[in-house]
Amino acid sequence: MNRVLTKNLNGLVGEKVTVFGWVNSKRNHGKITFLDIRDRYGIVQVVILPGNNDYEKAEKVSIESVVSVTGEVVKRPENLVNKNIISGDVEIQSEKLEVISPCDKLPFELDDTSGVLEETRLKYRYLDLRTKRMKQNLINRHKSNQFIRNYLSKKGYLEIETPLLTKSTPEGARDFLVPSRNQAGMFYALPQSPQQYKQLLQIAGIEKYFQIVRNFRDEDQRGDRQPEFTQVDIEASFVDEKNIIKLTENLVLELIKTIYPEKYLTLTPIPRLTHKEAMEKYQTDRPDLRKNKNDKNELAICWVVDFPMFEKKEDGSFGPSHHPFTAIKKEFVEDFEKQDPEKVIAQQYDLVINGNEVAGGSIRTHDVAVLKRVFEFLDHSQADIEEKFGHLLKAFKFGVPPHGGIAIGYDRLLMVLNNENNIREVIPFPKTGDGRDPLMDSPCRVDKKQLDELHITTQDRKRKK
RNA sequence: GGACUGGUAGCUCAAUUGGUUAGAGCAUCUGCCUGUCACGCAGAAGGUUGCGGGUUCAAGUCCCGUCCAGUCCGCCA
Repeated sequence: MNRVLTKNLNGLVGEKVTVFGWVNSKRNHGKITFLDIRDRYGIVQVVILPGNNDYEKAEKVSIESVVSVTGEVVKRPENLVNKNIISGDVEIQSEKLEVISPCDKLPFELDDTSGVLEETRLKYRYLDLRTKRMKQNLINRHKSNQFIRNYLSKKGYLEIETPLLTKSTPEGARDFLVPSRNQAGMFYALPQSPQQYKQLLQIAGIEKYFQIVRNFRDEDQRGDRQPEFTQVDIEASFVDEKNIIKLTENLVLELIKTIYPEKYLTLTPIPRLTHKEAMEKYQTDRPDLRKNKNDKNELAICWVVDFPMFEKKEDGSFGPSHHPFTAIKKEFVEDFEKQDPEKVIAQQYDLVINGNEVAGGSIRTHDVAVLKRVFEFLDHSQADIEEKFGHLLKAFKFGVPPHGGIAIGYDRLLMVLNNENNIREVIPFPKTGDGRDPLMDSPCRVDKKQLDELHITTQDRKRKK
C-alpha cells in the first residue's frame, strides 16, 4: 500500500498518488463531481469527470465512507485555490475510486456537534472523535503527555507505575471495589490516588517520582469530575513547599508556552494567596482572577497556600481537610492539640487556573510521633490506626526522608487549555453524569457463574436503562 | 439524596392565550445542473410530541406520577 497523506500533496504536482480516507463531503454537479477526502491530517479535493469509470460510484458514495482514490495531483488554477484546506493549492484528478467501507446514515452531522445531545455523541463516540474539535483535543493531550514526560525526566523524575488493584482506603471518597476470587469475601479497591505508594517510593529512595495515572472515585459527578480521571502525580524527597510549587509552576508554564502558545497570562509572576486571604477577598478557595472572562486565551493562574489542617465535620468533630499525612506548619506542630483546630495551618497548596482547582499537594509529615498525635487528635483508636495505616507507619520506621508532592488534575488542566467547559471533551471515552458508558453500555449485569466464582450474591434492584 | 432547566422528525429547533392536517433548516431518497469547496435548484419521505394517568368539546401546550439528560448543592481525605 503506497499511501500519500493529504498534508504532503502540495509538493507532488504531476505525480500519480493514492490517498486513503473518509468522504468528508460530496458535491455533484451533474457532469462533474467533487469529493473531499479527509485523513487525520487534512482534506483534499478529488475531481471526477464524466466518462470516468467510477463516475456513478462517486455519485452514490455516502458521506463518511472509507475510500481510496488514485489519480494525478494537479495544480489548481489561481482563482480556485482553497486556503481553508491543507492541500488547497492542488486537487486530485481521479482515475480510480474504490469504496473500501461504506457508511450508513449518520446519527448526527459531524461538521458541528456542539448542539448534539451529549448522550448521543457518547453513544457514537467513534464518530464524535472524527470531528476536528475532538481530534484536536486528542492531539493536544498527546503532545502534553509527551511534554510532561520529557520535562520531568530531564529534571530527574522517574516514571513509576503503581498498582490499580490495591487496598480500600479508610477516608476520603467512596472506593470502587473489585472482588477477589482467590480470597472469598475479600476486595481490592481501585486507587483514589497513588498517595501511599508514592510515599513508599520515597522511603524506597527513589527521591523523585512521577506518573500520569488514572484515579478512581465513586462519587456523584460534575462537569469537572469523572469516576475515573487522570492525574500527573508527583512526589519528591528533601523538598519544601517552595520547591514543589516552583517545579509545578515551571512545568505548567512551559507546557502552556510550548503547546498552547496562543495563551497569555494575566498575572505574572504567579501570585500566592493564603487560604485565609482567598476566602476573605473572594469567598472561595479557587478564585477566578481573569480580567476578561470572554477572552478565551487569557489565563489567570494563582496559588492558594496555607490551607487549614482540619475542618469541622457535620457531627462537630474534626477531620483532615486534605489528608492526615499533610504536614502541619512548623509553628503549629508543637502543640496543635491545644489550639483552635480551625486555625492550625498545613503545608498545603493548590494551583488555580481561571477558577478551576488544577493541582493540589502538600508536604507530608515524616515524623512518626507527630503522625500518631494527628491520628489520635482525629480520634482514631490504636487498633484503628494499626489496621488502616500500619503498613505505612511501619515503613516510616526504616528511614523516611522528608518529602512532599502534588497531583495535577490533568483532565481539568486540559479542559481549560483547550477552551472546553467540561472535562468529558478532553477524555476520549468518558462516562455520563450517572457513571454509564453509553457506547459500551457499562456497567452491566454479569453471569451468575461469574458472580459465584467471586462469592457474590446481588440484591435485585430496579434496573436502570 | 435535594434544587433548577430541559425531553417535539436521524440531528438542531419552532408551534401565539389550550383550538385547522404539529412546521423549518440540515441529513436521507428522487430528479436537474461541468468548477464547486458546508455547491445550488425542484420534489419526496420522515412524528405514539420520553412514558403512564387526569382535566377539557378540544392537550405538544394545563395538572399528577414516572423515566431520562444537563447544571448546581450535598458528596469529592
